[in-house]
Amino acid sequence: MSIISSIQQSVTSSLTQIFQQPFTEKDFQVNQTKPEFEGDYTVVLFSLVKMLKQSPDSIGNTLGQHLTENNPGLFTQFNIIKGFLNLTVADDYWISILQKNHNDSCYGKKEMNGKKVMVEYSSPNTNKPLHLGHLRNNFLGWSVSEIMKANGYEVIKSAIVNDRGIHICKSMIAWQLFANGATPESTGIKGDHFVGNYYVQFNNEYKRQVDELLAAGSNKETAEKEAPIMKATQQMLLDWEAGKPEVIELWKKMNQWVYDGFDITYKRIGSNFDITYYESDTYLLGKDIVKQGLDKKVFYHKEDGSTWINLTADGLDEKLVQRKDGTSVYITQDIGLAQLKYQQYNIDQSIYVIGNEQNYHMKVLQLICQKLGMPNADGIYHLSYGMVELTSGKMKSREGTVVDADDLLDEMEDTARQHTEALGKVKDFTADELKELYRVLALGALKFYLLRVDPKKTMVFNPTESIDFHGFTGPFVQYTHARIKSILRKVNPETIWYNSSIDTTTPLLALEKELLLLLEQYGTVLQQACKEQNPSLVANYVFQLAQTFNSFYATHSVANAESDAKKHLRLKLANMTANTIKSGMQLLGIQVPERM
RNA sequence: GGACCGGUAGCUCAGUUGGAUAGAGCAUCAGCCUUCUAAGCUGAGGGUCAUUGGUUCGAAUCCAAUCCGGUUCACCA
Repeated sequence: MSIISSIQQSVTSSLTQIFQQPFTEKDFQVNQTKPEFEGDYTVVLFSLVKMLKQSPDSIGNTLGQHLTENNPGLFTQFNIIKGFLNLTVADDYWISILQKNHNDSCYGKKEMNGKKVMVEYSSPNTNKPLHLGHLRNNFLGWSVSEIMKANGYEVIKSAIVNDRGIHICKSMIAWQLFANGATPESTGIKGDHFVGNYYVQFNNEYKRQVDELLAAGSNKETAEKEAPIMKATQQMLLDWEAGKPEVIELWKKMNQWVYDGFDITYKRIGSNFDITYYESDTYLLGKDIVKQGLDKKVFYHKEDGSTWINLTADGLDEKLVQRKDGTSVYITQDIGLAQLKYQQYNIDQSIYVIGNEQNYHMKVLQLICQKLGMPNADGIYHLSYGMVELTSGKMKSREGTVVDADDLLDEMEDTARQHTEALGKVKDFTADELKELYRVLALGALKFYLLRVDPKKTMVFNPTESIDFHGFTGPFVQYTHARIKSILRKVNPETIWYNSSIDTTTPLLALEKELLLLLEQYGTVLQQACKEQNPSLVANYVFQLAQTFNSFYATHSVANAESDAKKHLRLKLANMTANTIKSGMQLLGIQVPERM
C-alpha cells in the first residue's frame, strides 16, 4: 500500500474516532508537503472546517495528536500552518521500504491480473519510409504496452500494414515508367526509401501532366482526372483487385523491398509486433457484419442500394458502411478487423494508437460496434496522439518537409559520438561497444524527447537544433544510472551492505529522505501512467528521480560517507535508485548503459 | 457552420479529482572538478497562467462568454 493510502486510512479512522461520525477519504485531501514547510505529507483541513464547524487549528491539533499517538510507527510529529496539517513520517518507515525493495527488479510492478489487451500501433503505408510522426506512434505504442504489462496485463502488440490501394499503385506505376528495372540492390538504396522515391516521382510527373492539360485549356477537375499517369494508376488498381498476375507480382516485389527497409528501421529502434495484419487480407472483412447489421436494423439501405447507419441521435452524422456496388469502405474493414481481433485473441481491451485526426472515425467505429452488440465494443479505446509539427509548420511529404526516421537516427548517433568523444570517458571500449553505446544514447535521447510530452498534445520539433543531451533528456537519466553503477562497481558487494539490515539510529538527512519519498511513489506513478495510458508520467518521474539523485550526489558522498551506517544506507539508496531508473526507462523502451 | 482538442517564462514542456509564494529543461548571467563519472551541481534574472465575468474561505485548475490556433464533419484510406 502506498504511503498516501496509509495516511488516508489512518486519518479517516482517527476522524471517525474523534468526532464519532463516519468519514471517507473524499472528505479531505492528502498532498506531499511543500519543501518550504516542515513535514512530509499534508492533510488539507479546509473541507473539514465546514463539516465540523470548528476552526482549522483546533481540528488540526486534535487530529495531529490522535494520529501521532495512535500510529507511532508512522508519524513522529506534526505542525499546523494556516489550515494545513503537516505530518512527518517516521524514518523507520522509509528505511523499511529501502530495506525491502532496494534490489527488487519488480519493484512497483503488479502481479498478473488475468486481463488481455491488444495494442495496435505503427500502421505504416508501404509507399514511403517512416518519418518522425511514425516514431512518436511507435514509441508510444511500445511504451504503453510495457506499462500495461507492468500493471499486470497480458499484452499483444499488433500492427496493421496499409499495403494496398491507389497510393501503392502510384509508386508501382512510377517504377514501371522511370526505373528501367532498377532495384534497391542495383542502386544500393534502402528498400523503403527506394520505393518512396518513386512515389515522389509519381507526384512530380502527375503535377507536370496536369499543368500541361491546364495549359492546353482543360479545367482543373478534368485535368486531374484525365492525366494519363493517373488513369494508368486507376487501371492498375482495378487489375490488382482482379488479381492480374503481373500486377500482383510487381506489387509483391515492391512491398517486399519496403518490408526489408522497414525491418532494418524497426530493428534499429527496438520495435516489434506479436501479430501483423495486412490490409490486403482484411479489406474485404466486414461484409457479413453489414448483413447482420441490416437484419438487426442497425443499418439501412438507401434507394440506390448503398448501406448506411444513422448516428445523428448520438450527435454524429449519417455514415456510409457499404457502397452501392457492394464494396466495403474503410470503416467496414475496421469493424471486420475489430471482430477478427476479438475472435482470435479473446481480448478484454483493444487499444488503437492512432493520430488525433482520426478522433471522429474512431468514435464512429466504437459506436457502430456497440450498436451491433459486439461483445467487447466497450473495450475499444482510441489512444489519440497529437501530430509532431516543425517550427516551420507541418510536415508534408509532398513539400519535402518530412523529418525522415533513418536520417534523424543517423544524425543523433553522430551527435552521441561527438559528445562521447569529447568527454573521453570510455576510451577502452571496443569499436562494437562504442557503436552500441551511440545507438543506445541516440535512441534514448529521441525516445525520451518524444515520450516526455503528453501524448494527446501536438508537439513541436525544431529540425535546426539537434535534440539535446543535457537537462530534461534521456541521456541525462542514462548518465545518472551509469554514474551510480560506477559507484557500486567500486564497492565489493559481499561486504557490509548488500544483505545486512540498515542501522536506523542515525536520522535521515533531507536529501536522503527526499530520494526515499520519490522512490516510494514509483508504484503509484506506474498505476497512473497505465490508467491514463500516458508514458510521459513515467518520463517525468524518472527525470525527477535522476535529478534528485544528482543533487544528493553533489552534497553527500556514498563511498566515503561519514560513517559505516551512512555508507550502508546510501549504497542501498543508490542501488534502488539505479534499479528504479532502469525499470522506468525500460517502460519507455530506453536502455540504460553501465558506463558512458 | 457543427463537433472535438489546445493557448502557462524568449523557446520546448510540467502542473487541472480546486489548496500554501505557478514549476522544470533549453537559452542568458554568476559560481563549483587535488575526493564516488562536470552528459553533473548551486544560484540569479525571466509570468496579466489568451481575455472578461461568475462560483468560494481559496481558481492556472470548475462554469459561462469572447478571441486565437489546430483537427474533423468523403461512396479516400
